[in-house]
Formats: sequence, C-alpha cells, structure tokens
Amino acid sequence: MRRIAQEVGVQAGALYNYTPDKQSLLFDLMQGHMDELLIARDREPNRQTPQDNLEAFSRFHIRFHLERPLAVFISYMELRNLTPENFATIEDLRRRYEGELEAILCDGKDTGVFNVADTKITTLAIIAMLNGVNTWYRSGGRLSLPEVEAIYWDMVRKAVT
Amino acid sequence: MRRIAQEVGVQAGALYNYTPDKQSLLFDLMQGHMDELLIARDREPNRQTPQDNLEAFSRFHIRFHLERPLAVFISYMELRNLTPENFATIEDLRRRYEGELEAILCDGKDTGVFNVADTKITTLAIIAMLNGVNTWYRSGGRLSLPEVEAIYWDMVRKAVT
DNA sequence: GCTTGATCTGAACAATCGTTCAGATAATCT
DNA sequence: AGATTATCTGAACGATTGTTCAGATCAAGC
Repeated sequence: MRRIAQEVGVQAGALYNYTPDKQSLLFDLMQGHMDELLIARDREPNRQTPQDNLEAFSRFHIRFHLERPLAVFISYMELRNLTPENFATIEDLRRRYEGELEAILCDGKDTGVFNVADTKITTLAIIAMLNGVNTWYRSGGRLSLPEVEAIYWDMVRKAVT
Repeated sequence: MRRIAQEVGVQAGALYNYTPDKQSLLFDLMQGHMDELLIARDREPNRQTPQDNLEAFSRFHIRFHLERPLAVFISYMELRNLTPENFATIEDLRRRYEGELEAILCDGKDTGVFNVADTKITTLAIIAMLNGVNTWYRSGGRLSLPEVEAIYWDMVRKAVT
C-alpha cells in the first residue's frame, strides 16, 4: 500500500478514501480487467464461418492482452491472494470468456470444419498458447504485432484442422 | 519461514542450519527443479525422425511437469522474488531447456517435415501450451495421463505440419 | 564418563505490513 | 465570509516478517 501511495504521490492512509482495504483494491483491479475483456470481446462482430470466428478470437486475444501487460500480469500472478469468494467470482468471469472460445470450437466441430478431440481441453490449450505471447513480446522487437498475430493464428488454425 | 518450519515440525530458527537465508532456499529449490528437468530430458533417448523427437518431447514435458505440480508452481510464480543474479541463472537453465525443443523444430524445418514460420516463437508457443496442462489436470479426473498426452501431441503435431 | 559436534528451542531484534484516526488543508456551497 | 465537505498528512497501532543467538538437548567417538 505504501508503494502504491508513493507511485500516486500521496501518503498510504489517503488510499483508504478510495478503497476499504487492500483485498478490495486487488479484487476491483482484477474484476475491472475481466469486465473490460468480456465487454471488448462482446464488441467483436460475429463472422461467417467458424474459421473466421476463430481467427478473430485469436487476433483479438493477442491484441487485447498485449495492450495491458501489467493488468494481465497482476490478474494471473495475484490470483492466489484473493479471498475464496473473490477468487470464485474472478474464476467465473474467466470461464465465461473461455466459453466464448469453446462455443466457436463446438460450432466448427459440429459443422465438420474443425477436428478437435476435446473442445474443453483445446480451449484451454489455445488460450494457454496465446497467453504465452505476453511473456516474450516487446513492442519494437523483432516482430510486429500483425506478424505475431499471423504466426499464432497459423498455429491455432492448423491445430484444430 | 515459520510456516515452512511448522510443516517440517521445527522452530523457524532451526531452518538456518540448512540454508543461509530465505533467498538461497528459494533459489536452491528452483535450481534443483531445473536441474532435474534437464537431467531427465538428457535421459530421453534420441529418436529416428523429428516427428518422433517432437512427440517424445511433448509427452516427456507433460509427464515430468504433472509429476511435480508444486515445484512447477513455485518455479513459475516465485520468479519475481529472485535476486537479479539468481534470476539470470534460472533463466539460463530455462533457455537451455527451450533450446532442446527448438533444435528439434529446426531439424524438422530443415528436413522439410515441419512447417514453422519462426522456430523461436513456435518453441515458446508449444511450451506455453503444454504448461497449461498443469492448471487444470487432476489425477483421477475425466482424462487419464496417456489420453492427455495423446490429445496434446495431436495438437502439437498438427500445429507444426 | 567426558568431550565434541550437530541440532533445536525460545526469545529477542529491527523492519515492514495493513490499517486507523485526529487534526491540518483546501475546495465548494450558501 | 462562514460553514461544509472532501481530501490528505503524520503518527501511531498491532501483527508479521526474516534473522540471530545464547543456551538446552542429544548422539557419537575416545
């Protein structure tokens, strides 16, 4: 709390005009992040084919997460410091997001354009793979954002075909 | 330290007969984990084709990491609590492991059996995907270890073909 | 039986933590 | 101008942290 206060240019006590306690502050940050994610995802238009939807999802996921590396970092590293109730709430939001991807996979599987053994596991595998970008990508590095998107989409596409 | 001592059944001070300080204890745990990983990987025999090597790597990675979920958890979550020098040492070991996978991908790319746009990124993508297993797998769950291995290997195989 | 060495206890230390609160300060409204 | 409200300071609190250390305990070697 003192470090946050210093960053803001204020004494630690002043923070308690804005948050009842540290746990709420962390939870609000994480819930806000997940809300933004789901809202931004909702704004993505629905495409014609499962392939197009999967491509849109992959590119959206990479772009969204690369735009807010700090929020992503906190949301994954501080999960264990949430109270059980708060943890359950965040997990619920996360599962809702994963459901969006799984719906696309199910759609493609039913239509026969995707070949996935298990939609639940493929969902988690794809998201884990896409999340990996945040660990190494640096803007101004060897690859541009569109190039990264293209490479990952290519791997995702082949993995489900 | 007091919590570790309690788990061991000893007072906190007694731990300092075995480690100079907390940082060394964490570092030794993580270095031990990475050493085990590299040694176990070294014991894996070299196969005939890049495909076989990639399959062996994928299955080995899943099996090794699922066997020690706690060590894996610590090694990924506590990275930020290492001193810069210790962090650099662990990162070096991690890169050495990633190099093993990249060598397989390069081999397959040169031979023309793999189709990967960027071996470095494909390496990180595959490892990120495989690491994901640790977040959801529970022994005695819906899928057995061989089934999980098969599903992930199938996705890896297709992603590089 | 006595010594040596390793191990552990229990208390203490300084630092840091989240949080509270009385009072100062400044902005807003009447 | 005076009152009200929101905001911040600075100090303090109790709890917890990593670490140290004098002394107790105990097994091994002579």
